[in-house]
Amino acid sequence: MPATSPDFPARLRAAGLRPTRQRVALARLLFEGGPRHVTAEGLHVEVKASRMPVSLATVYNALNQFRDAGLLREVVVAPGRSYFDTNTGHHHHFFIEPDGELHDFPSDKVTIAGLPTPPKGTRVARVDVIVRVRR
Amino acid sequence: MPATSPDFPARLRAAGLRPTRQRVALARLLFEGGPRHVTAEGLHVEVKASRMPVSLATVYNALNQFRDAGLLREVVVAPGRSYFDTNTGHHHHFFIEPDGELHDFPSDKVTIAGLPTPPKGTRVARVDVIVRVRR
DNA sequence: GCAGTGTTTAGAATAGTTCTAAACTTCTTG
DNA sequence: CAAGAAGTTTAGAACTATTCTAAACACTGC
Ligand SMILES: [Mn+2]
Ligand SMILES: [Mn+2]
Ligand SMILES: [Zn+2]
Ligand SMILES: [Zn+2]
Repeated sequence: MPATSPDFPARLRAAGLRPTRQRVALARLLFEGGPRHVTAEGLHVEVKASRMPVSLATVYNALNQFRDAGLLREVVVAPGRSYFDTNTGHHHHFFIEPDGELHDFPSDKVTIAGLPTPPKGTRVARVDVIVRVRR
Repeated sequence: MPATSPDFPARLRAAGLRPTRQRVALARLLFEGGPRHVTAEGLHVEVKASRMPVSLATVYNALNQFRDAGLLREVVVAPGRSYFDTNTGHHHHFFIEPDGELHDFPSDKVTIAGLPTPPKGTRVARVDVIVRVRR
């Protein structure tokens, strides 16, 4: 049995989203098991293989809603497609360029010193570190 | 008179590219004056306003060729569009989220300590720091 | 000048994503 | 639990950024 009961309907309701069959199916794929980085197309392929297939439009809707609700974070590392990240805490990424794979690493042990002050009239919202690696 | 003679035909030849009228016109817009971050559409609007208009396909071709030749660097910070950066040296970016504006800052004063070792079988190609700021 | 090869171009094509509006589901209230 | 209201799903059309196609054109070296 998992440490925390993954009551997806409740988690969706808590996020202000109706727990429809489609959203619950997607939440299961996303949040059951370890942290993941998915693309819309990739998640659509996965959910089509399940007992509760979901249209591509709904996959996009759900990913955008989950992101807006703070359940996901959007990561942009390469032109043409967005990744959605189930890890919403502070962390950074390795990006394996040839395969388009993303790997997390924690930010607590990373120190970024000497950043200049932000442009006038702006506040820092987030600092992203992307370590691009090749084979 | 500028410090270095901006002989664009010569610079293009040195990069292995024929100095066509279109490429010279684009190189002028890109490399004359300070460092810039352009989008394909933005550069196309600029060059259309000049005495030597250029098709959008050629703008895309030239940007990709200039990047492949090391004259430009591609920067991906937001979904949907690529920026091309005339500053090809080591540096990082502020990204002003509401307006989609990019600002450089040098990387020599920035220290990134504590990065984990890259995934097995990979080598670091580049480390990008994107400081996302809001008004 | 003349090949020969590389480049430009308009327009078609593609890929990822969002929109539309009709059908359907979930929620609330009586 | 029935009925109505409000929110959601869906197929397909639409849209945006980018690439492709193939025919006209322009650089280059002789
Ligand atoms: Mn989006
Ligand atoms: Mn590209
Ligand atoms: Zn991540
Ligand atoms: Zn830059």
